[in-house]
Amino acid sequence: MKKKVSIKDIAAQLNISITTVSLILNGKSKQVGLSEAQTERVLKYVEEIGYKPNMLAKSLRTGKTKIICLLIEDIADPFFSTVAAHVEELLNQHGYKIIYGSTKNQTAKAIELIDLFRDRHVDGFIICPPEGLESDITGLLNERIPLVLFDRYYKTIDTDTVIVDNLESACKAVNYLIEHNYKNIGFVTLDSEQTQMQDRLQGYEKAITDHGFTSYIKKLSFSKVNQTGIDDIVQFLTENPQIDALFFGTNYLTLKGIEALDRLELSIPGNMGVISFDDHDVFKLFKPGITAMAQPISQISEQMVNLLLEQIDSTEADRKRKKIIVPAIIRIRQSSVTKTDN
Amino acid sequence: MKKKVSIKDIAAQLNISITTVSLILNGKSKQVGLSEAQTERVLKYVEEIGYKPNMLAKSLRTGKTKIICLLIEDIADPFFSTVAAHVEELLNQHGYKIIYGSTKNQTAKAIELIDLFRDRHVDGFIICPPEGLESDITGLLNERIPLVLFDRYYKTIDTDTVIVDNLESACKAVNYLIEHNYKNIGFVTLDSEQTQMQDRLQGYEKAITDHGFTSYIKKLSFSKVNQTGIDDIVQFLTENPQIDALFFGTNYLTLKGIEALDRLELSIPGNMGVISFDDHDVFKLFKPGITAMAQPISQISEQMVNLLLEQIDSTEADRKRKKIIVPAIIRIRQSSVTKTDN
DNA sequence: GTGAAAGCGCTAACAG
DNA sequence: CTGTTAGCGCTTTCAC
Repeated sequence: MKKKVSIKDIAAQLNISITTVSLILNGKSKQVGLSEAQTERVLKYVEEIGYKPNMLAKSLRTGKTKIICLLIEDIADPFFSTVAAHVEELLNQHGYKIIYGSTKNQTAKAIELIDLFRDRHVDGFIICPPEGLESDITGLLNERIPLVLFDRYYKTIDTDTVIVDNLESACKAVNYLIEHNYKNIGFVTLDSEQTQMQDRLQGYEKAITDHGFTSYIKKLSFSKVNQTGIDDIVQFLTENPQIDALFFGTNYLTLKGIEALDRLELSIPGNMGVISFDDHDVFKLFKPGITAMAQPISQISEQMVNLLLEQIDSTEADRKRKKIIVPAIIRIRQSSVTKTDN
Repeated sequence: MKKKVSIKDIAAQLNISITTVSLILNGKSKQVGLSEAQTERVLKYVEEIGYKPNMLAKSLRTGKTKIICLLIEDIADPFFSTVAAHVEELLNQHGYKIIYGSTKNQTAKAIELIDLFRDRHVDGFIICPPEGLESDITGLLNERIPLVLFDRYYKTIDTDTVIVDNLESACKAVNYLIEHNYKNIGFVTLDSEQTQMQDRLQGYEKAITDHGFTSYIKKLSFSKVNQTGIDDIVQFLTENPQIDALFFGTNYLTLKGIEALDRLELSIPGNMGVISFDDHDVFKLFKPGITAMAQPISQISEQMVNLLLEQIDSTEADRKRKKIIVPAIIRIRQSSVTKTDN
């Protein structure tokens, strides 16, 4: 168990001051005008003994940790874990590490996590916020902690935000079904006040209204999707047998829907056209493949990282906050082929 | 932007010493014999102003960070992200946060991450190690840093380890196919020296040999699975048209395999029986459902966390290292139903 | 019972 | 150009 060497040991060993070592280690030797020889010598020695600075001490002193907190709904969800993978990759390139937390979309859990990571002095937050976090987000903003929201946002707070054009995309998805001869299109979504779900709902309603169709909406409770989701959808379809296509508000709802259709022995797309908001790795492997409005994850991740780094690097006190809306992409598969009238 | 209050401010405000505050905050007032009244007063004030200790300073002083590093192959992989979710949940209950890194199964990346997190003084590591990390792992061991390996291990190093019984499970899976009348069973795996893949291979070979069958083995390069995996499997099947069932070494290989079978227009299980090592959320939604040897993730996670906490809490210098092997579970679906001879 | 003071390892004024 | 020094916020020994 080799003892940890500190900057002090190095200074002692080399018969120079701590400052000199610190300066050289931080690449300020040029800037301050230290001699080449000295710099070389220190760097060489440091390399030799494999010295690693104590990040804790550094952070305590500088107030910077080079850690970013990514707060998502659930790391086991493919959308979020893919976002996490992208963000990690991008931030690594800039010398940041990421620490993440799963909120399970619960306000209390999210608050706890934000507090915790703020206490740990993370240099910034990327947050997919559950409902009711307005005051905590405002708190972070007031403390001038770099912050980006994504997937959804608060209409009442001005934050840097990255989202997809939920309304447009939902509308397009439903229009796609309509163009392919589906006439009674149901929307399975969450009972949620969050902007992304509200916008998707509005997109659905717009498309339906534009064509003078009837809307069929089923809102599931987020926390109960895993318990009763399938039953709820089965019931919805049983009560509305005229429905000939379903648009799902998220990919996990689509998965539940597929199970529900299985149970009802309804075939896709023969008995029921299907489009999912959010793609999923495996939708292309289903038979039939499931058509999806895909969120361009790499684009979203890039934008978030850019906004965050911009804030970190920004010196101006009143940098204008930016909202970035990226377009979703429709991935057409067989679950939404033209309906043949019978 | 409210200024951060420190223990010093509290002491000043209350006209007592820093020590007293610190002692009380750490619950040592009883132990040291501080007056009830004093204790109450401080606790109340601290609560009132919402004081939060600076974890960095605390960590610098104590050497403990209450952070555990979880090193996995890829956070976007459903197996690993589910492990991450479980481990996070369990460690949270013990006051630990987790910071993770994706190694992409690359030695260099893993070494870099280990160094990085060690520099950040994490209190322990849970690692799914890529090949060639022996010396780094030994380094951690020598520094007495708590450490658990999972999914695979090094035969040459004595570490706490949690794995599934890869050999037995693979053997069982293949036997299941054999019992259901499949006679020419191919094994699609990775070209990897890692223990888990070696053991699965041996399990396959044992089952095949036991029945005097012929083995058909296709090893794909891990790094090229996403590029050429499908083509490779297509070629394998084209070259060995007698194969009537496939056993896949991991769930993502299974996904590639399904695409390959699609492309060859071979139906499951009519033309090809299928079993996957590792389950996947969506295997039950495929038509037909894909039979899988599932790793019991919650059990694995629990065991890992237990072993890690044991090490953290252990005082004895030479605690015996433990290897835990949990049984995998076969989830039978339609992809492996009895083959009807024709 | 409570407080003063040292020090964890590092950075950055400030001096010389 | 280089060294001295004062903290960052906290824990903990030792003294009163």
